[in-house]
Amino acid sequence: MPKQLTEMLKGTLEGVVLAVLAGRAAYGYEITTWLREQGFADIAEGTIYALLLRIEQRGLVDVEKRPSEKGPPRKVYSLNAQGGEYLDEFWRTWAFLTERLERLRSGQESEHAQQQESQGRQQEEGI
Amino acid sequence: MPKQLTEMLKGTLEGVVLAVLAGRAAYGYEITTWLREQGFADIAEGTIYALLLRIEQRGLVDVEKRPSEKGPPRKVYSLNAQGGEYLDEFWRTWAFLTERLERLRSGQESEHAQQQESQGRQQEEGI
DNA sequence: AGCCGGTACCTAGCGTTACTATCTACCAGT
DNA sequence: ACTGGTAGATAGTAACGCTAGGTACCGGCT
Repeated sequence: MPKQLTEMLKGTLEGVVLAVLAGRAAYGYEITTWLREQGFADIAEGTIYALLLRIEQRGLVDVEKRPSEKGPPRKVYSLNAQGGEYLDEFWRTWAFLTERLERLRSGQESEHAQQQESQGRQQEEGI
Repeated sequence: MPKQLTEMLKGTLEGVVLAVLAGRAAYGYEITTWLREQGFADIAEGTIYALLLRIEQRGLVDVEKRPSEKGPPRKVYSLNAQGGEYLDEFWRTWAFLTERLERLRSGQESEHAQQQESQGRQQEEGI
């Protein structure tokens, strides 16, 4: 995994997991394998477990322990109300970032119109 | 600034600065104020200077010292070939992440079609 | 002269995050 | 008895952005 992705995942991986849990309740091992299927080839298992403990201690998820047919009991996480709000906030922040980045990327190919100073530019709200 | 953005910036801020430098040579103070105008309301000055030192030591940028009319001399950074490659890699990684996130977000509103296991799903290359 | 604000750069210490590596535990098949 | 898959946890490390300062140069004001 390129180091760039590792750094980019900081902050977003949490949102990813919360988004998964918004869709359906799940346990750590399940989430890890699902992420691998989604192309996040080698996200460390330990990372997910640590993340789940974090969001549990912050009260963003509810936990239920369920026995497994083939292994130790599972800790099934589900998003609660507070986690839902936090996830909404995450998506807003993510949208903010992607807008800025998209503008940067598209503004890079066509190089012009930037010597006329910073006037007349629509100034969106900052965060 | 929400803490979420702080974490998300890890990894991406570097790409942002490199992208700016790909457009035109610039110095730290200039980049900081420009970022503020772009909506990154309160990115710490120190963060930018530390970041510039980092990418300088990695050989991604060339540096030229130029006197300023109203202050200490400026350190003007410009992207070099190696930095260009690194920036390309950054955009690829960014595209990878945004694709996965976009899929997650849009898949959340319409909740269905995910109980039919992970077969027949086009498996894109992971990173 | 003294002071302040703007310009311009730098640094030490801190908190948060993901990764590495390793450990425990349960069960099925060989 | 051993291996492999399932399931969870943790100590230590590296990287990054932030906080909170500091230095230095210059012009205008009192």
